[in-house]
Amino acid sequence: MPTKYEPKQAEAKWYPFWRDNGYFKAERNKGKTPFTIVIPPPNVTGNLHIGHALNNTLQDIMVRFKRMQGYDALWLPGMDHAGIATQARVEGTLREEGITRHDLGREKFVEKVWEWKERYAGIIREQWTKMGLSLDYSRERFTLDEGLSRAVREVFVRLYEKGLIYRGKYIINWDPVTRTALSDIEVEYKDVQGALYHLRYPLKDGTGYIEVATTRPETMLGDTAVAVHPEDERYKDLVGKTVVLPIVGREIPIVADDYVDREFGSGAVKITPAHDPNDFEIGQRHNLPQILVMDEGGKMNENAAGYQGQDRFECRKNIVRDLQEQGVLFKIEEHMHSVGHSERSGAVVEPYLSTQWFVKMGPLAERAIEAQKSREGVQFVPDRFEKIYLHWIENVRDWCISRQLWWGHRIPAWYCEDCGEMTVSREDIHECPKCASQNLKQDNDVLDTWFSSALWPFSTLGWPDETEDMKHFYPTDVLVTGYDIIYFWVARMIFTALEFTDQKPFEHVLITGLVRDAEGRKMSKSLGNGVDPMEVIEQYGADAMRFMLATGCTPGNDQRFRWERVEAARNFANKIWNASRFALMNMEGFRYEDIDISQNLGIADKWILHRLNETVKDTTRLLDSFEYGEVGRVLYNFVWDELCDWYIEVAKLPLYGDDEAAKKTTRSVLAYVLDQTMRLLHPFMPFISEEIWQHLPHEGDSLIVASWPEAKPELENTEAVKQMELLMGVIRSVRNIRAEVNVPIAKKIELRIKANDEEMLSYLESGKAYIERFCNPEVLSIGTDIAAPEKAMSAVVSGAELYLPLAGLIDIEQEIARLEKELKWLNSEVERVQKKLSNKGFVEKAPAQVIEQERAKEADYLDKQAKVKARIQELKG
RNA sequence: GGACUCAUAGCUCAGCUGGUUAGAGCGCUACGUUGACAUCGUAGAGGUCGGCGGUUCGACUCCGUCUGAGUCCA
Repeated sequence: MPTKYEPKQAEAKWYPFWRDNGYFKAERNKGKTPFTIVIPPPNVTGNLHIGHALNNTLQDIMVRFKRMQGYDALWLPGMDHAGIATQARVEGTLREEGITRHDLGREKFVEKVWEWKERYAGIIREQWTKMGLSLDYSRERFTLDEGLSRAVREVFVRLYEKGLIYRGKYIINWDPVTRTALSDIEVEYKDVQGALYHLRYPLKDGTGYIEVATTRPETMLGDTAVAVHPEDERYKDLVGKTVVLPIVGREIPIVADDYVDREFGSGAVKITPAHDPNDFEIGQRHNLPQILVMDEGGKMNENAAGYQGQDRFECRKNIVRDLQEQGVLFKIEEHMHSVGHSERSGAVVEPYLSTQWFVKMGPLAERAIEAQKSREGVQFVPDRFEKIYLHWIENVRDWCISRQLWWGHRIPAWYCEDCGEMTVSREDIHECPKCASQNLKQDNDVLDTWFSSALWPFSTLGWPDETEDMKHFYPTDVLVTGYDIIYFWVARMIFTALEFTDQKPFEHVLITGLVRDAEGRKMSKSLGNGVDPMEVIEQYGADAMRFMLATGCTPGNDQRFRWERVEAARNFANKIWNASRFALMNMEGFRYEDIDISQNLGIADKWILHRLNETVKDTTRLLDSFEYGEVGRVLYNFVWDELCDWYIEVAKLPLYGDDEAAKKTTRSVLAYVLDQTMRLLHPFMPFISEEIWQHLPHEGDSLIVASWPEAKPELENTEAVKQMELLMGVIRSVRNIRAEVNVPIAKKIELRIKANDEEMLSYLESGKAYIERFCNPEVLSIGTDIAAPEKAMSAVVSGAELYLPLAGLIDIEQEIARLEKELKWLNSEVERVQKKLSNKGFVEKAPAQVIEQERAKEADYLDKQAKVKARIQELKG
């Protein structure tokens, strides 16, 4: 074995081994409890980023853990067609060739996108491989594949038939750059420094003006009314009168509506029903005409008087100038306001009157709320995200699901060119059911990508068919995703699942934070601060990256990516490697059948087995409660601080000695502990653990399907812990003193240890070999009646006192100072504990166990205090 | 405006349902190539857990409030 762990070799070897032996494939074994996760399908737009790496690592940890525990574990992979994003990318490549999608036509263009999809799907699978994900590729799905498309149609038609999908002319969020409608949550609001323009609209009867204010003056071209509050005394007499719209010359009414805020601006507002959601509603109430003044690209249209053809922002400048010249615009104020931007293109979103398809959310939301509140709800981890979800679903508005794109699920609605009938159908139709005309045209729009993602947990398992997979694996157990898509995805999966499967789609939702850059900034293409997970794996190995990501955060919180942390994880892997290497070098010819940890155990053997047992308990408990950061710490400390720093060091004694029985015991313990430790590490670090496990004496073909360790009561041994702690205390004290007076370990010293009592004495006696090994004494005397030498360094540990008569090396004054510092600390501890114990409230109310602990501490501190005090006296005397 | 998160060692962060001598990694100091590992070992320095108030026998942990940083929603 090489002295360093080589990730690349292990990774190249084990992934194909696992995959090709079918270990990733769920059995659909009715005798086993299923454990199901469906992967959040990455977009086929490009490479996976470090956020995917985090998200996927956590899922792989769960699945590997459950698989080892004997569950029928399924982790179902798949990808998302990502409508706008993918179409935009492909259009981008076309642009480089100087053509547009319109040059190609719909069919050809969609073919191009499929080619793109195939290419990126391959890249993504390669990246999953590199990360070591145990995905069941036999069940891989794509949101646009045949089965899922069928599910989408089924859902669409059923909702339509239930009256929960409708088509209508409403104000929606329009992205003039990608020329499509957006849903509410695809709009990002940003505070922008703009202006409030104050206008005076003249009354038709020539008796004066009415003042209105707007942040978008170009929309005045589409004004069809001015509204005031019905109880506003200032305008009481004006309601019902007519104003003449400047520039356009249109005569428009002054109407009264409750919506108007009397406090804002002049208390009168211009109404543009085709370009503002609130104005739209007022317009409906007052039967106002809806006049669109822009086209789909954000340019002014034929209704825009002389501004036709101008871009909306250019028009704004010109119209401001013109209105100023006419004296209509009399004041411009600076004004901070929130402006919607397209989440995809970044364009300023235009509220735009348009015919679109919508999902009526009321009944669906109601059911979701009811389910969540009835304790049958989805468990959010951490639970604070439940509130965020509930707040959204309680205030949700109808969902605009049509998109003016070509890449996606085309809306299954056909219009008869002859009789005008619209037909919604599961199957493609070629004849109008009303007039039998063959002159049909399918709706041009496609569905919002999230419409298909919303069905992901069950559509991937075969729904709407009652497949065996659906019966066995649904509902799923855990969904892992970021807080940024709770509304987009999590919420929508929940209400669609309830509607169509009568069950929640998953038991738990584990919410992760974002992986930010080292400075805490969001990773983004424009900043160029993204970290490529493949780069991390290339440099440090997949296991190091996985360990770092999984243990670097608490659920729901962001984490910063720091290379030092990857390096630390890599060093940990190397530590594991070398500990195993040591064991294996001393295990020549030792077989699995030779392992016997039932007899002849020494203190350290019992101790490490006890500690392993505790680690098994902790790891299992923490994995079950999604506390991966804590698991990481538990395993790191066990391996590094206990197994490597102590057990292996101690094990060298028998291994390099010639007591064959002791040697066999030590080998057994090492083999056993390492075997179990590799199992515990496997979900986090699958490659190195498998590599080592295969070298170790083992039973079975692969660690990936080895059984998960279980705590064994017979390995508990608190006595051994006490003994080991005494010995470690002694050894640490001696090392400390050696460092203090600069006596290297190689130099022999005299060591006298005075045990408090017979019990401590027996502990020390049975650990004498350890003390000799680590303290390198020339003379070692242990007893209950050891006399303190006159000139010596000393230390107290719980249960014993030690002296190092280091002739000639001791500066008495310095030693007194050192002990006095120690005494000072002990005094304060004694004071603290005694204060607590003399507090009546504490003794009366605290649990007995806590009081017991405090009493034990008091005794220990008092003992040490007395000894240190006495020692100082001796030295002074 | 509403909701939430964060504030703990020089830096980045843990600390689960209140009882620990408040931890880790990196960095820092001194020493060290003893037959797993310098991607290492040994020892050490470094924190009044953001401020104030409250609940409690007991608060880093619970509640209120203020300050600062950030996120989501309107």
